[in-house]
Amino acid sequence: MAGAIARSDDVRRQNRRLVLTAVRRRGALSRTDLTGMTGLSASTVSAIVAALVSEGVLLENRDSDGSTVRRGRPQVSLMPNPDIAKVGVVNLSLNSITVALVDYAGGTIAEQIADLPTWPATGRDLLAEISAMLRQQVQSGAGSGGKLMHISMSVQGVTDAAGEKMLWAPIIRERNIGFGPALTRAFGVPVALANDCTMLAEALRWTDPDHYSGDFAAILLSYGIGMGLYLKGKPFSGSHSSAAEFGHMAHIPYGALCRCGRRGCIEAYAGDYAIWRNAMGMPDTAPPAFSIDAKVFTELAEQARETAGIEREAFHTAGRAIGFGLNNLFSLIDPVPIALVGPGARVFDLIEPEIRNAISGSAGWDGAQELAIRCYPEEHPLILQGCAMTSLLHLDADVFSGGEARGFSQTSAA
Amino acid sequence: MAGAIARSDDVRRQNRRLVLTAVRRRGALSRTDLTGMTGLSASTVSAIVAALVSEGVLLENRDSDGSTVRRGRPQVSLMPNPDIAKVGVVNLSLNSITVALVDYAGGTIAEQIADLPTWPATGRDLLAEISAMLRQQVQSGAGSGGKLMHISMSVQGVTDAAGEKMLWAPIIRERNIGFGPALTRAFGVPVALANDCTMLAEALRWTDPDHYSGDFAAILLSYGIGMGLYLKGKPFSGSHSSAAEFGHMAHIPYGALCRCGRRGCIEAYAGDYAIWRNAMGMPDTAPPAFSIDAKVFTELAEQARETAGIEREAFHTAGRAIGFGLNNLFSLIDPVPIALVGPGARVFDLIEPEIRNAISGSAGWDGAQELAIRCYPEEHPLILQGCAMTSLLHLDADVFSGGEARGFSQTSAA
DNA sequence: CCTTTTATTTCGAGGCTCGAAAAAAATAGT
DNA sequence: ACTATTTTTTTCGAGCCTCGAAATAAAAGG
Repeated sequence: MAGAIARSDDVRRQNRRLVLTAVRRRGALSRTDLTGMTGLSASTVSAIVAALVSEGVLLENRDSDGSTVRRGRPQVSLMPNPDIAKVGVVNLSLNSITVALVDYAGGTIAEQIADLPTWPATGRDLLAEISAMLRQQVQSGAGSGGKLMHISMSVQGVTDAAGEKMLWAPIIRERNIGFGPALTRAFGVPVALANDCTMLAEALRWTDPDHYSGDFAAILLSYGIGMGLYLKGKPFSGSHSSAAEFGHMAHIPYGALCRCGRRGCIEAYAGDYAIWRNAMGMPDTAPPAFSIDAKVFTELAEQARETAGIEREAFHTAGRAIGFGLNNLFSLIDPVPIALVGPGARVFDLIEPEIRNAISGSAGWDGAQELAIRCYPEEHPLILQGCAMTSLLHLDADVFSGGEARGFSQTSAA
Repeated sequence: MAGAIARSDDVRRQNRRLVLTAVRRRGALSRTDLTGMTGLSASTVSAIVAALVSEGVLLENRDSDGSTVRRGRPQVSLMPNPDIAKVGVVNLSLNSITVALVDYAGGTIAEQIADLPTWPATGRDLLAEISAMLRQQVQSGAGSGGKLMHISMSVQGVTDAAGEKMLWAPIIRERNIGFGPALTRAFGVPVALANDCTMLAEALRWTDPDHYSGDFAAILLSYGIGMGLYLKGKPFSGSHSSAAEFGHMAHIPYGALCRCGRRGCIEAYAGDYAIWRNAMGMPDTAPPAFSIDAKVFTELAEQARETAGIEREAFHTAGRAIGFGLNNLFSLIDPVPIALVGPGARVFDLIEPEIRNAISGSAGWDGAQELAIRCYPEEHPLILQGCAMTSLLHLDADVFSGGEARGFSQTSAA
C-alpha cells in the first residue's frame, strides 16, 4: 500500500518508454510520426530522441527511401540500433533445447537446436548444455557490437512466480531447478524464466495485437496441455507459481489418471497420451505413456476422420474435456479470444464440435458472444518469438528507459 | 498500446493520491508522519498538504490530545474532512434494499433498509425505491455540508464490466437493468455498480490488509454462491461481465440442475437450495426452491451435526463441490487466502473436511502451502463497508487527487 | 536564387520535487 | 522570566521535465 512516489525523472522514464515502444512496434518512425503517435509535444520528442540517439539506443536513417518525394525538410527515420545489445533466447521442451541469439532490432543472429533426452537428465546437465550453446553463440562474434544484456528462457513446465525456478515439469525427473539464478551467474545478466505458454501468448500479442489485446488465452495442445493467459494486457501468473495450469483443472472428479499423479485432470482426457490411451481402448487408469510419436498421433487422427469408431470417440472425449475447461475458465474470466497452438491445433476439426458443445450456453450473461478460436499448428517459432520479445521489451521498458525500473504504476500491495 | 504520456502534474496527482490514501488508512497523521510514510520530502508533503487543507479536503487538528508531552513544536494531525463530500451506498439483495449515506471521513450519516419482494419487481420499481430512499437521506440534511459526489451500488447478480448494468440476477426476473446510468441521471454523480462479492473483497482488504493483499478471494455462501477476486491488489473482473462466477463453474458434467438453468454447476451442489434438496432426498434434477428459510437451514445444520445421515451427507456434498471449485481456481491462480462469508460460513465445520479433502494434493507445485480459510458469518455489514470504501477511495484517487483521473499507470491495451 | 513547405531544434515559462536553511512552537533549565 | 534546546513545518533556490512559440534546417517549386 506504500505506493511509489513520483519524481520528475519518472516522467522522463515513462515518456522514453513510450517512444521506444512505438519505435519497436512500428519500425521506421520520424520524430514527427512519434509526436503524433505518442501525444508528446515536438520539443519533448526531440529531446528524448536526441538522448536516445546519443546513447546509441536508436539509429537515425538520414537517406530514407526515395518514396518520399515530398516538399519540405525530409523526415529522418529512426530505428532500434541492432548493435546496442543482444538477448539470449532459450527454450526447453521434451528432448530438445533451442538456443538463439537476437539483436536489439529483433534480428536473429544465431539459432541452434540440440536433441537430448530430458527425462534422465539433471538440471546441471541441461544448464551445462544451454550455457555451452549460448556461450558459443555469443563468442562467435557474429552481429558484432552489443553485449548480451538479457536472457529469456521458457520451459515446458511450471515455474515460480518470480521467474527464477522451474518447480516441476513433465519432461524431467528433477524438480526445483534454478535455471534463472544459474544463468545469471553464468552470463551476468538478468534472466526471465517462464512457462512456454506464456511466451506463446506474448508472441501472439505481438504479431496480432488487434485480435489479442487485453484478455486472451493461448492453449498449447501438445505433450501436455498448458495455457498462457493475458489479463488486462499483462501476462498473468499466480502468486506462487506460474500457475494457469489449465490442463490440471479437474474435469471428472476422481476420473482418469493423469501424468501429474492426480485423477480427472483435463489433460488426462485431452493430452496426446490420453487420446492414444482411449483410442487403444485401454482403461483410463492405465499409466500414461511417456511420449507419443507424432506419426502415431497423425495416423490416429486420420483414422478418426475416416471412420466413426473408437479413435474418433477418443478425440471427442478430448474435445469435451477442453470444452469444459474453457467453460470453467469463462466462468471466471469471460469468453475471450482463444488460440489453440501445437499438434492439437492440427486436429481441431476433430475436437471442435465437442468443444463448442460443452461451451454452449455458458458464454457469459449478456447473450450472444461468439467465441473466437484460432489455430496455430506450429508452436516452436511462436515460443521463440515470445521469448525474444519478452527480453527486448524488458530492455525497452526497464533498461533503456533509464535507470532501474522504478515504474510509474502504483505498486500493487504491501 | 498507445500508453499515457506523463506530464508534470501527473507527478503531483500521484503524490497527492499517496498522501490522501495514507491519511485515510491511518487516520490522524502529521506532516512528519506522512514524510516517513510516503517517502516524499518534507517540503513536498508540506506543499501538498497545504493545498489539500486549503481546498477543504483535509482538516487540521491543532489541539491534539495531551498524550504528546514531548519537547519541540507539536505535530498537527490531519484527517479527512467529513464535510467535504458524501457518498451513497446501495445494496440490493434478495427481498431487501439497503441504502446508506456516508461522509468523506467514513462516518455513516444515515442507513435504511427496505424489505420488498424483488422477484416480481421491475428495475423501474427498484430504482424508484432506491432513489426515494437516497434522496430522503440526502435532503434530511444531517451531516450538513458536503455534496453527494459518488454512489456505489452492489447487487446479488452479474454486472457488466463497465459497472453500469446488472446483466442477470437470481433475485429478479428482469434482465439488463441499467442501475448505473439511471442513478447517475437521478443524482448527477458517477455510479459504480458491482457484484456484492467484489465489495466483500474490498471490505476485507480494507479491514485486514495484512492478510488480504495481492491475490485473494472472498466467497459468499448464501442464496447463491458468488466470488469476489482480487488479483495483484486490484479487483478482478472479466472483459465483458463482472464474471468470477465461481458458483457456475462445472463441477459434474451434465450433473445436478442449477438455478441458472444449466447443469452440474457448483451451486447446484453447494447452494442452500441444493443442500436442502439433497437433505430432503430429492433427485438432484428437482427444480431449485426459490428461497430457503434461514431457520430451516439452521435446523438442517443442527441435524447434520448431531447424527450421521442424509443431512450430513448433503453438507459433505456441498463441501466437495466447493473444494473442487477451489481446486480449479487454484489451478489457474494458486492457493490464496480464502474468505468464506455468509450463512455458509456458519456451517463451516460441516463442510470443511470435504473442502480440504478435495483440495489436498492440488496446492501448487512447490509443496507445502497451507490453505488459509477464514470465515465471516455476517455478509451484510461487509458489503456495505466495501461499497463505502469503493466510493471513498474513488474520491481520494480520482477526484481529490486533482482533475480527471488520467492515471499514472500505463493503459493496459488498445 | 528566392519562396514555400515540412521537420526539427532552441528558448523561455511554468510545474514539480528536493535539500538546506529559516521560521515556528513547544519544553527544559537557570 | 528568559534563554537554550528540540522538533515540526515552511521557505527558497537548484535542477528536472514538458510545452508552446519562435527560430532554424533542409528539401522542392517556380
